[in-house]
Amino acid sequence: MVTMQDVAERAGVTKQTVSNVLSGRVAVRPATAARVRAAIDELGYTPNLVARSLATGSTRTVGLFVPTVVGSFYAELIEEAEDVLDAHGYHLLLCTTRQDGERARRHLAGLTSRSVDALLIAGDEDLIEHLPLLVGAPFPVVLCAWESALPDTHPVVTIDYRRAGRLAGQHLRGLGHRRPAVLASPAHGVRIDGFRAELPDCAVHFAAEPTPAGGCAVAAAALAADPATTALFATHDVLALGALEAARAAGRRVPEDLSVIGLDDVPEARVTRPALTTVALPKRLMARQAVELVLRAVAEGAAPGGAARLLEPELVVRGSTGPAAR
Amino acid sequence: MVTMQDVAERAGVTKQTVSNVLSGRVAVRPATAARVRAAIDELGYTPNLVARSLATGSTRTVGLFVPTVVGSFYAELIEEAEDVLDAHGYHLLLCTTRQDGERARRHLAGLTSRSVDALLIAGDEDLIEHLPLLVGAPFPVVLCAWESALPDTHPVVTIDYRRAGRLAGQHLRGLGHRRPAVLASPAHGVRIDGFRAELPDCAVHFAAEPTPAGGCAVAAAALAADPATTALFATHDVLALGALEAARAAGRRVPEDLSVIGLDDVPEARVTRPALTTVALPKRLMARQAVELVLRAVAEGAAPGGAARLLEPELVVRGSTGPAAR
DNA sequence: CTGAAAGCGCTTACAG
DNA sequence: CTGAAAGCGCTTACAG
Repeated sequence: MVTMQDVAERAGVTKQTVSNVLSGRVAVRPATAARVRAAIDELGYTPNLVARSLATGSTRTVGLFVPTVVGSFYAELIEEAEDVLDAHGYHLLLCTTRQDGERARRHLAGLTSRSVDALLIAGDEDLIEHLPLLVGAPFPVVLCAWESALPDTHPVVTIDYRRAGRLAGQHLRGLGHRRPAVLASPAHGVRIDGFRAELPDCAVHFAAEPTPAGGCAVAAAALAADPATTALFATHDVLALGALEAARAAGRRVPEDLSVIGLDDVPEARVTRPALTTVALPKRLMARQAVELVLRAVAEGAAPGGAARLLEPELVVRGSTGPAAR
Repeated sequence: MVTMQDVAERAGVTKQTVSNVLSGRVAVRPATAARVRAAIDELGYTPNLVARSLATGSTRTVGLFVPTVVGSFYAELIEEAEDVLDAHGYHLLLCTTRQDGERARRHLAGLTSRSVDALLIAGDEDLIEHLPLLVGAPFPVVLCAWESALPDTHPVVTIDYRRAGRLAGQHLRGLGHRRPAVLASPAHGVRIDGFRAELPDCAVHFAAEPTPAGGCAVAAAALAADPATTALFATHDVLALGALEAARAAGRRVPEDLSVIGLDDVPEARVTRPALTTVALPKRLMARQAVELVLRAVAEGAAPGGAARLLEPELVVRGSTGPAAR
C-alpha cells in the first residue's frame, strides 16, 4: 500500500505538502503541485480514507435504516437517498431491520461508534423502542416515513398519512359510496383514521401479509362477509393489487360493480386493468428532504431543529373507481 | 466523546488493559476486568471504530454494487447479502450504478481507498468497462449476477442464465409450441440464446423499458405482428406481467389461446390470474454464496480463487402455459 | 509557500 | 497478568 509519505519522498517534499495539494486548503506553488501530482499518478496513490476519517472526525458516510428493501416504497426511498448523498460526496451504509427488534438494536449500537456522520431512520415498526439509545448520539439523527406517533426526540420528515387516508375516503364518498370495506395492514392505523374521518361507517379487515396474495385473500373475505359492499379501500397498493384479482375471481366488474382504491402509487398501479386509482405518496421528495436536512445538520455541526415536516399526498384517479351502483 | 483512555483512568489501569478486556485476546484478571467493565458502563464508553480500523486495517464493511434497488431481483439479493454480512459482523455499504458509467467509476474509485474490506459487484450493465480499475485492489472482489461474458479477472458466482432460457424453451416446445415470440430486454442476450437452442424459430421483440408497461406494449406489438403466435417468452417476469395484460386486452385467453412464460419468479408471479409459469432464479442462494466466498477471502487474506460458479435455475409451472392450440 | 510537531483513538508486539 | 512504546496514515495549527 502506497502512502502519502511515499508520494512525498518521490516528489521531494514532505507529506504535509502532499496533503495540501490534495485538500486545496492551502495554496501550493504550481511547480510543486505538479511534481506532487506526477508522483501520485506514478505511484498510483490513493488516500487512506480511514486515516483521514480518524484525523478529521468525519467518515462521509450516513447510515440508513429501513424495515426492508423489497417493495417499491423503500426501494425508491433508498435510491433517492443515495442519489442526494452521492451528490454531496457521501456514502450510504444500509441496515435493514426486518421486523427484528434485536437486530435493530444491535445495528444501532454498532453505528453509535463514530463510523457514520449521521443517521436516517425510515419506518417505525421495529425501532421505536430503541430510539432512546440515540438521544445522546454524537451525530445528527433524522426520522422519516414515520407514520404512527411522531416522537419529539428527533426531527422527522414524513408524509401526512392521515390525510392520505382522508383523500381516499373523500374520493369514495364523492362517488356515492357509503359503506366501503377497508383492507388494511396492521401498522396502518393512521391511514384508517383518516379514511374514517370521511367515511365512518366501514368495516376494517386486516391482511395476513402485506402482499398481493394477502390482499387477494382479505378482499375475498371482505366481499364474502358483506356482498353489498360497493367499494374497497386498501391501505397499501400491494393489497389493492390483490383485491383486483379477488374482484375478478368473484365475478365483480371493476369499477362498475366494485370500486377499488389503493394508497402509495406503486409502479404496478398504472398497468393493471383497469389501472388503479390511488393516493400517491411523495416518497422521493421525502427522502430528498430528509437527507438534505440531515446533511445540513452535519455541516452545521448541530442537531437539526424544527418540528415534523409533513409532505402532502395526492389523489391519482385512474380507472378502478367509479360511482356507487345502487 | 469518551475514549479508552478515560475508561482506563476511571478503572485505574492503562488503556492497553481496557483494549485487552474488550478484545479478549489476552487474559485479564477477573477483578480487573470487572472494574474495567464497570467503568465502561458508567462512562457509556463505546469504542471508536474508525481508530480501530486504522490500527487493524479492517473496517468490517463490504461494499455492494447493484444497478438499482427497485425490483425484487436486486432487492432480494441485497437483503440476503445483508443478512449473511450481519451474521458475520459486517456492515453493508451500498452503491447503485443506475446505468451511469461515470457514477460507477466514481464510486469504484472512492472505495478503492481502504474504506471497505471487500467488494461485491452484482449486475454487469454499467461496470464492465471499469473492471480493470479493480485488478490491483487491496481487497477481494467478487462478481455476481453476471450474465454476459464472464470476466476471468475476478471470481464470479452467478446463475446459469443460458440454461434458464433453455428451460423456458424446453417447456414451450414440450407443449407443442413452434414459433413463439420472445419479449426481451436488451441485456438479456444469453437468455435468448438459451431459449433459441430449443426453439430456433422465434421472433425477438425488444421492450422499450423493463417494466410491466413495457412488457404490455411489446406484447401487443408482437401479437399484432404475428396473430398466429401461440406463445410468448418474456426474458424477465416484469415483462411477462405486462404481457398478461396485453393478452387480456387483445381478447386472448391465457393459456387456452396463448401461453405466457416468464423468467425470474418475482413475488407477483404467483398472484396473477392465471398464475405465471416461469423459470425461478436462485438469487438468494447466489447472494449467500457470493458473500460467503468474499468473506472467506478476507479471512484468508487472499483473493478468492476458482472458476465461475453457475447456479441452477428451475422451471416453475403454473397456470399461464398450456398446449399449443392448433 | 513549505516543513517540523503533535495528535486523532485505537492495537500490537514486547518487557516485566 | 499488566504497562511502556511504537505505529496505523492522515490533518491541523504553527513556525519559518
